[in-house]
Amino acid sequence: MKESGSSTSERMLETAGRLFADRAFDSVSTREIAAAASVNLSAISYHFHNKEGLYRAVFEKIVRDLKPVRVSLALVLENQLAAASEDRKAYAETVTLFVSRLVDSAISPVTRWRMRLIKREIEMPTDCFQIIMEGHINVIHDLLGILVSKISGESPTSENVRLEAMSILAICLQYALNEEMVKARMGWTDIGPREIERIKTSMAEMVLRSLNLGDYIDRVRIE
Amino acid sequence: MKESGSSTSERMLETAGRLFADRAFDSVSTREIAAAASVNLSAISYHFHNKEGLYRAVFEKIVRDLKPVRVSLALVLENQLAAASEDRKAYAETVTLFVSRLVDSAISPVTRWRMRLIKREIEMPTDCFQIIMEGHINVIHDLLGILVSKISGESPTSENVRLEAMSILAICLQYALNEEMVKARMGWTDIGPREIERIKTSMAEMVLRSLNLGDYIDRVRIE
DNA sequence: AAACAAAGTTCAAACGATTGATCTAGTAAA
DNA sequence: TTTACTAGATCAATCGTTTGAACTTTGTTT
Repeated sequence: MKESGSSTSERMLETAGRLFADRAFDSVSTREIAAAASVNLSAISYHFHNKEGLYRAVFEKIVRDLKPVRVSLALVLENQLAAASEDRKAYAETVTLFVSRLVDSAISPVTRWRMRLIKREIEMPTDCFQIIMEGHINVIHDLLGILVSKISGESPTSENVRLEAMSILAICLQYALNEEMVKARMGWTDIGPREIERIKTSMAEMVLRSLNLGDYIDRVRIE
Repeated sequence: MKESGSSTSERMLETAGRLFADRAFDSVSTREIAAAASVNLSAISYHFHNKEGLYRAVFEKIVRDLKPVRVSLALVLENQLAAASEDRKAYAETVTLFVSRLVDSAISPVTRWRMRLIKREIEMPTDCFQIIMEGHINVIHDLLGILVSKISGESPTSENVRLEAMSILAICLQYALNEEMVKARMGWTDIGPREIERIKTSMAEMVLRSLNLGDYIDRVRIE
């Protein structure tokens, strides 16, 4: 059941990525990947030398695929920097938008398996750790650092700012990864558009308060 | 090289636990476990029926081992509930202590591998997901929910409170898991006592602010 | 257009190594 | 005698990888 319009190697990268996102490297066999991608077993060695090469290629493709996310976040920040530096309301809006986009990138069905794979690499690093850090995480963490530093007045390179930026990153990405726990503890059977909206609202409010911008929370919640 | 004073099965649980915390289930072979624990291969089937049984036993032991953590956190909360309900400073101190203990349980060398294993089960659930949720996570999440609800005034069962509690849980536990990222982004070569103290301080401040208790942060940092 | 060779790609089959599990036989302590 | 193991061999299954043949596409020559 080959998808039309996608080459063999592209199909392999997509299929292997999804499988690697669900289970560990060693738990996914080359035969399973080949079968799922409707590809011959030898195609792996032909296109990517071996299984590790395929795994690495998956991450290189993820970095390319997520470029729009990085650009989108960078643009949010750029708009902010153009605004008046003492306008705290503008900061609050920027933070809200930044968090919303970040959560989206983690939880949206389009990018979720990619983020799961990234988080796995961060928690149990292999050779691909460096690829994903240099290609994606560093950028986002730096952007968050700039955002936090503008509000707190501290240097973007200070330990404090970097720690806070990392924590914000962590809570925004957690929902893509702790899906089962979220469902279990929230009593949700599925994480659909409604739940995503709830998560984004809660995240944004929490981050705003943690940045002493709690006064600018506009409560759009209907209760 | 058998440790004295520990039975065969206890030694197997400890050794297997550490190995499973470092690598995925399928990536750790029964032979490697046996060798690392200085135990015969047959001991696995003898004591735990099979590899999965050993894995399950590891989690059951973790739940037992972490009981002091649950008790400690529950006691922190109990002391708070005895205080006056309008005393926000007391709340702030309770939150600070709670966060400190929670981070400790995640990052301390004694419990770190256990928390890594727990987090893995949450992100990639197997049959042991239920064991660890019912035995440990549910308790902590409920305690956090009570704490948050007392401050915000909302019901402990409200979606809002539960989401906030989950986020606090996530940021407190992240450092045990994203160790490599933390080191890479903070420029730390190791996460020692100094770094742990920095993390705890930053976490506590952030959580306090996110709960609108930012005024009660006592800055003990030396800069 | 047709013929053809080279390159690119896919195929079924097989390789040796390792896996989890099982088995029998034997040891040591309670 | 029972319990708690160890030692070592063996099992079928599965693993990642390789092989060589077959098929497709492409570019060049008739």
